[in-house]
Amino acid sequence: MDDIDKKILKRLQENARVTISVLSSEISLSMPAISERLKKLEASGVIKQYTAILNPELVDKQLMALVYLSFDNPSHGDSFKNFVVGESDIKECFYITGDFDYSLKIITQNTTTLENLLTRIKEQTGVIKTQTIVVLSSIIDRPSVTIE
Amino acid sequence: MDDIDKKILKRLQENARVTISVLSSEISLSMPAISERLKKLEASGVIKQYTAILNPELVDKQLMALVYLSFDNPSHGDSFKNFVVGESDIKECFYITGDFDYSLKIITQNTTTLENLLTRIKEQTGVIKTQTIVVLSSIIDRPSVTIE
DNA sequence: TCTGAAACCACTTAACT
DNA sequence: AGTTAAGTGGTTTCAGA
Repeated sequence: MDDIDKKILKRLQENARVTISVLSSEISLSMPAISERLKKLEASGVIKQYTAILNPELVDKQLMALVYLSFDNPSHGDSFKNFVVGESDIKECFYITGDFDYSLKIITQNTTTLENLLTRIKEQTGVIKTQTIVVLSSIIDRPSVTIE
Repeated sequence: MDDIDKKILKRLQENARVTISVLSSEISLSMPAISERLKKLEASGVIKQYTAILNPELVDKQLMALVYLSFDNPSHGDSFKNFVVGESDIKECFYITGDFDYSLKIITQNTTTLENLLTRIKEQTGVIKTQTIVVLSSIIDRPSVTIE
């Protein structure tokens, strides 16, 4: 991956719908050259996905919460993974160091939907401790990996 | 926003580079109709951004950490905001309920770059307490808001 | 707000450096 | 790995419903 690839990636991060012709004129490389590089970046897995970031307030998901939880023993990892994959309001699930085993980021409609989701989480086999933090406001929220 | 708009949004979330002609045939609506709806969704702010999600391992950012911190009093919010905006390895910054004031999600190269960033964080005026959790593995990591 | 046709522009292919 | 040029296909505009 050279500087031209990085320019392409940076521009796609800013706007994933930028056209090849715009990239071509900005980077001063022909369209077929840009197109080939892009195909390679996609095929090699450097670009995992192109996605649209939506405004939470306009799609009725106004409550963000962070949930930490511990298991009585490590053997429940697989069934817990299946559970979180199926819960679309769980946006992040990390296996972490420290007092808890997992951290979850939840984006949901309101306190009622959060309560229902927390109930389902606590029903998972092996869960022995949870802690819930409500997010009051989001100062920044950027895509995970960025090219500078 | 009706069901057709939701289909468009859902498809753009899965793949932000999907063409209008593909949307047109999938949704059974003419290309000009799709194009107009898309322009309205962009102009009204429902779609905040189109972005490319990159593979962290392939762009040399292999360490994720969660940092929690407290201030001695609430007056340092503005300068802290300026600081986090300028730190590109800080991907999320939330003002939260609970023992700490802010939570940060950091994605960086290695323990050395994490250490340097933590030093800069602790140098911010008013910071009195921090706690750092290292992420061992990511079970799921989805874009924040999704249409189902 | 939608459709269909035409004009315009972007993308891909192919031949070649 | 790159270019140019031709051909293909996607997007926008516009007239009309």
